[in-house]
Amino acid sequence: MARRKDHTREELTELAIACGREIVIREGPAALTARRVAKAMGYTPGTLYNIFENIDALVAAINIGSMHQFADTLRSIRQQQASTEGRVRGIAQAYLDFHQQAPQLWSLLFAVPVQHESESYHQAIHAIFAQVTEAITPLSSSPTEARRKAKILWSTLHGICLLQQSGKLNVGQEDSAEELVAQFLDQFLAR
Amino acid sequence: MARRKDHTREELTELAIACGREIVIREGPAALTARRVAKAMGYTPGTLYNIFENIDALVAAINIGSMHQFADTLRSIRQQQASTEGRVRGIAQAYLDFHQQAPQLWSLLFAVPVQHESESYHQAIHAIFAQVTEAITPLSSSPTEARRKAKILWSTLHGICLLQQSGKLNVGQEDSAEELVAQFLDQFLAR
DNA sequence: ACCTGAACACCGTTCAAGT
DNA sequence: ACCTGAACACCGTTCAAGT
Repeated sequence: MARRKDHTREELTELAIACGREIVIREGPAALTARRVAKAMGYTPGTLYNIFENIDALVAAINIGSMHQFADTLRSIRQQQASTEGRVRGIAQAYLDFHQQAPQLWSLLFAVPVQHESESYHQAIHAIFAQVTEAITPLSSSPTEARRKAKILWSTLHGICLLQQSGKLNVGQEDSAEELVAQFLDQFLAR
Repeated sequence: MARRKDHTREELTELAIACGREIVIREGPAALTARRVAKAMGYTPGTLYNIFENIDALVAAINIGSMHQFADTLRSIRQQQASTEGRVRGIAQAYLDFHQQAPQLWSLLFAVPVQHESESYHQAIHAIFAQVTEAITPLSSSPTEARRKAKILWSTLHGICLLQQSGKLNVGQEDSAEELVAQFLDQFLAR
């Protein structure tokens, strides 16, 4: 059992996020309970409520971390890909990679209804969305169209991964997420 | 408190589904607990477990009802719309209508991870998907392309409603689901 | 045979009491 | 000031006991 002052408030926050992340990665979003996180931290549940308003605030904090990581990936894509098509395909592939490599974190971020919408949460979304919109701008005739195209691309990626994961798309023959995204992009990128 | 033999097994099943539906409509998916459903039925939780293997089986039963209802809507669209474009736009609008008119039932069906995948569950999905694929077939050069286009359309509708509902799309200026779907369809239906 | 109701092992969250 | 640990009001699920 951890003694008081073993950790500063900031250290406790990071510890909670790190322990929560590990639980989600290993056992999925359903296993992320206040009691389990507290136990993994070496504290009691009450301590967690000194740091976070409720369990949804911890979920949000973990998700913000995932979004920052994804935003970094998008930044490196912008640097590596010179063409518009390369950038958009790179973004789509990065999304699929995130879904495939960290399906539990992806589920926590995208497949679990959000309850705690903080300011930094919206900022993290915006940091991602701004880059998607920027990549798509050359394909669009107006900022409004670019914004909408970005939302459409995002929704489609999202929907494909979600239906794929929940098995709701296993109708008729199977199609991989990659195949579906590729076919979607062929039309989406056509001008 | 209900007496034994007040209801047949079939009546209990229907009663449970009807009570569960009402709870979801009025208070959302999170309020759908075995204890609350049993109470609304006038029985104790144990009785529910005579009928359903677990709470996810009840969720599945409610969702199968929603899917049958949606499949009926699709059938009437096929009869009312003669053109391919009219049918596809009709399907998209029906999806948006379902999301808008019964957001809680929509969430239970599409936004909550599925646990209990029975045979009749997959049949209900297939009944919907077959009609979407059929509507899209004239736009496709092969059955494979039609199936994939159907999955893409479905994913996009799904993603737009989901991100809309969770507020993850409220980035920059707002775009209604209708606007986004309309823009998506303009390109999707183009030849 | 059907249903109850108590029990078990969990939840999220709060807060008086300790150090 | 920080943390504990008990408490409250819930969960899903099981099952011996009643009718």
